[in-house]
Amino acid sequence: MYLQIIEQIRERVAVGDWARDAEIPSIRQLAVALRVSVITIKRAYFELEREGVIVTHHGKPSRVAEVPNLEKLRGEDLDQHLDRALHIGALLGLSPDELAERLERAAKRRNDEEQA
Amino acid sequence: MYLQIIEQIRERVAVGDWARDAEIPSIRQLAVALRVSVITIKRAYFELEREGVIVTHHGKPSRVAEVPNLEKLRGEDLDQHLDRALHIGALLGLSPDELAERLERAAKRRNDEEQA
Amino acid sequence: MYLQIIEQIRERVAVGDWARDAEIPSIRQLAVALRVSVITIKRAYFELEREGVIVTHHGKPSRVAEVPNLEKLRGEDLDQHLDRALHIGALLGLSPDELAERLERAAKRRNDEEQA
Amino acid sequence: MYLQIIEQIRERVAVGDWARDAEIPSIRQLAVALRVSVITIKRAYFELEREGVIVTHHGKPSRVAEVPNLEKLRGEDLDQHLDRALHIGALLGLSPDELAERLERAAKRRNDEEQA
DNA sequence: GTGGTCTAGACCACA
DNA sequence: GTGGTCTAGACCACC
Repeated sequence: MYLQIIEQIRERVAVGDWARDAEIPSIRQLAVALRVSVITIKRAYFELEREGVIVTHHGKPSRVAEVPNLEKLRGEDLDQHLDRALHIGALLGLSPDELAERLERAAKRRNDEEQA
Repeated sequence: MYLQIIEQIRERVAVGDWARDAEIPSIRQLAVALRVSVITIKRAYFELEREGVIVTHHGKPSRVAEVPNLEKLRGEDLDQHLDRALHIGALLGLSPDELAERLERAAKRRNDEEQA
Repeated sequence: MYLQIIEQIRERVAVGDWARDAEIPSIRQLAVALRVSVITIKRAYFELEREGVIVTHHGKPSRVAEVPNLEKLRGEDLDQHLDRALHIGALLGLSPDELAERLERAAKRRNDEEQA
Repeated sequence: MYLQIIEQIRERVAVGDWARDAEIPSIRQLAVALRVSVITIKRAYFELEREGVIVTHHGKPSRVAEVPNLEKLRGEDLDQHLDRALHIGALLGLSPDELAERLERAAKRRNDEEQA
């Protein structure tokens, strides 16, 4: 339950959706947006603070931690995506080379989009 | 054990042995055939449903999901992960080569784990 | 997994967030937004179409069903919220009268906000 | 059976018998004390964790969640549901009285189910 | 020591 | 008949 929420928030921070030191939604806002109980979000924020990903202060809005292990977090997130890609690649019977090639094509696509 | 069963079923669906939208053996039938507990098959079916490979409906027999082009969907899923990996890689300032290398290392890690 | 997504979409339609006959996010958009696999969303949309909540056409964007059992859907959703309220009320040891009073206060609050 | 256990634990926490952030019996201890399987207690603890009542951490002993004012959070959760009920009620064109009546009927339904 | 997972079978709910 | 849930105990992983 709250593990999924933690996962999502961690991803957003890693991906840069939520920049460091930026304010993040209040517990109540998130609860409404995700349509889950306030208690569940509270639990997730508590864990994320333990991990050093976010900081909370009484009364003041929660923020993404100033100098957290962002690099490390991103590295883990990156490896997770690569790992899942490998998993699906295996399901599709792709060879490592084919996968690497697919990665290259994806990179090219991104480049083209940025140019446009 | 249930992982092996999942693998086998995935294979049968991929190969076309079990056609799309076709009924598949009930959990009890399979349990008897494979000489394992009903629960073990149930666990496998549950995972396969999460993956979108099969569909269960309570009183009715389970079926292979009739998603058109399961492979195509998986391909999109794969590209999604690669794309996010590229995004995070960019944030970390990794060059395409470094990312490819990281993918290789991840693949090696997976291989080692399977061997163990 | 996809059950939660179905639940959320049903709620959004019931609540009027997504109006009838309005276009709804594409499978891929939702997959990215919710950070889940494309396959999972596909499965959810499939079920929702079976329920008559949404309609999908090849190539064209999916839409909220024209004249679905919206009334019925809303009724069920309403009762679900009331039921959960009763559940939590019981946990808090509130009497039925106290709960009814709390409902009244909430109604008053809504009214005041609308006036403002 | 595990529902009864959940109920009992909730009661103990609510009453203050088990203080916030205090360690609680291990699943094995409780299993022996209540003469049920470890699994049954595990199931109960799992549900209680989902609700935000307790916290588990793998190798470490489980604790009562140190959420400040669990009651307050529950109250907010309750008001959230009432608010949504009001929203949908408005969409359905229900008068406040009709909504209150519907709440009463829902309460009656719950009561009947408990009796059964 | 702790909690977590896997396999198991009996019983229940739905069709 | 079907799939779904509950209780069970052995074994594993973490601390």
